[in-house]
Amino acid sequence: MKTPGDTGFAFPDWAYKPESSPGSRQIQLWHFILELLRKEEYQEVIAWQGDYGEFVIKDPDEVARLWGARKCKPQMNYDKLSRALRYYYNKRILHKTKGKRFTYKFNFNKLVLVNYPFIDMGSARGVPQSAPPVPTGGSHFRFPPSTPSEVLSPSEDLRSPGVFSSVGRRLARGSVSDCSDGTSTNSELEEGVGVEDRGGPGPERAFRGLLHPRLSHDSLFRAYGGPGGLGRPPPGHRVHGDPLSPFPVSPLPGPGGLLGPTLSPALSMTPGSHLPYTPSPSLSPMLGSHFSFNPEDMKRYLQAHHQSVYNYHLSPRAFFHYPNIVVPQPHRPSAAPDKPPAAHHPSHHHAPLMPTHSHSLHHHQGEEHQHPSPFKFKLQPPPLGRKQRDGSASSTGGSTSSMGSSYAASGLLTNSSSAGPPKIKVEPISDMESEEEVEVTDISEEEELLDEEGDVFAPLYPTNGSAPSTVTNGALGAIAEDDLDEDVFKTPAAPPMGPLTPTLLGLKCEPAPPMGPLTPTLQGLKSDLAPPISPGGTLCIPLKLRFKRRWSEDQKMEADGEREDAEDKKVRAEKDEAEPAGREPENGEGLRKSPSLNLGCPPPPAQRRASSELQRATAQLSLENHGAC
DNA sequence: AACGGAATGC
DNA sequence: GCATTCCGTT
Repeated sequence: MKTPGDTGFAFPDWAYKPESSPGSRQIQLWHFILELLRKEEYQEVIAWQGDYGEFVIKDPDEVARLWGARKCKPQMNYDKLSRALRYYYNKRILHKTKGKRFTYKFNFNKLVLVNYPFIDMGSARGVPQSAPPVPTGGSHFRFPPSTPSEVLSPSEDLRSPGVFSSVGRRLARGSVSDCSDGTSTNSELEEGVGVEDRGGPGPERAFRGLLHPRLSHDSLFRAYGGPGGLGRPPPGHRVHGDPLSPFPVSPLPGPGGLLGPTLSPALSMTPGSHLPYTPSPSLSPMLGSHFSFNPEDMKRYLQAHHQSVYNYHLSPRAFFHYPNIVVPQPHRPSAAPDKPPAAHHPSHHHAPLMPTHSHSLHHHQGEEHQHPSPFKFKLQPPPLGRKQRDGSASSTGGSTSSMGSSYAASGLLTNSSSAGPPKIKVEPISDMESEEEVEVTDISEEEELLDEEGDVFAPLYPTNGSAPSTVTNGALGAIAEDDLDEDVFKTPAAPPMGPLTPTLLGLKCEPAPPMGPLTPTLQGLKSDLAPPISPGGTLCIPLKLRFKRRWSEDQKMEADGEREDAEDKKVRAEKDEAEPAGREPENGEGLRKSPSLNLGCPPPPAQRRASSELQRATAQLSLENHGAC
């Protein structure tokens, strides 16, 4: 809904709203928080701490004051500010770190996102070179947001002179300021260098290797000026790794990189699990101060390149569909030496990516594939709409509708009631732990599965055949996760998918069950799900079953791995309730798939180009933010 | 401290 | 749509 239909797909609102949303030109609180976090000068006030994405407000009053200044709301106080932060819970932008005062955590997964193809975990690149700084085990965030530069546009980088540097810097700097300050964007320059020191290079690198989003973060982040890095890269010197991006190396081998599309980082991976290193907050993806997503640009971009669409599928959820995508063993290969995984978090969750150990819980899936997925991607359930309450009637129109149409398309889901769009959003979820509990454990039964997941999927995949096309680009898609309900993914115009782009193919993204001609690759992927697929692409097994299996698998994994977002679960639960069966099972969260690097399709030049453009646009947008009070 | 409903403003 | 403000509850 929100997004214009032209392209067909939409991202969650917040995903793109950078600092300002169309309607409101003002900076959003989460952006502001990120700004503060990236500035050294505010370390005493607010700082990254703990898990990836976790930050603590050391001086609530000061933060409130700063925020008030920025918004020209002198009466602002922590109580009010915190209320605003709480609203993010449902949006899944943030969640509270329980037990720690003034500590919140960004859901970068969702935010960022997106599509990272995967990253070869196995390969060298993926390997983290440096240990992750993350001290605390991360609990949930798995994904480092990355930004592969290459992806975007190898050729033209943002970095290129004008764009990046100037933009990045600007962005970086001015933001925090208060009204007076804020307006002036330029103030300190420090950013380039110092700004993100905290994080240190370590994490970034690590990440980079992992993901390679097409548009994703990269674009986003870059725009913002990466962590200190933005400025740095001289135009000429671009390494693949791209300084800006958090990822040290790009996964892609060349420009094209491995995967064209990407997965979404959003998936939640448990930090421990997939990443050898966790991203440190400091480095965090968000380094750039602002994230901005320009919807318009995105759209264009996407439109231009269908691929993007495909990417969408790549998103975690998408993976679901493409079971085949396997990541080459993600075991953290290198990780071992440096960092003992244990370090991360012994705690429950690190879901072991390793296939090897996965419990044998799932028998079902056996056939599906051998590797359970190294990565887990947790699909997130659509965020609940806040309005459950009133919504009863209203149903939060947006969400529902969108889902129905878009998601349904994929066919996967929708068997049952494609017609009626289910409404997903039930309520907000908060991050609770309950999540896990809530989760259904037994997936075994079909129905159950269906119910729960159904919602999720539905949203994800459009029922209509065009599904594949619909997707959005991964990056966003990831983001979208949360909001699926809302409109995250709109159905796109669905480009007729006819020919998949190489990228896609490579990626194996293709989801739609009903697809016509799949490429071998795709088929292969599918096979994952469906055991009995005929070469022709025909699936012998009913979707449902397949899903179930998958679901089961996921669940297991999750169980192990853990709860990522409690919220998600909650959401699901809610959904269930809200929507009874009709949907297909899916797991929003549960699924985690591992993407594999196999894809080898180089992205089409055009695409890249587009991305670069996008990035630029994004950057510009971000610049716009600061207005005076 | 944290949560979240409700009303309200922009 | 995104807070801001108020406020009762946990």
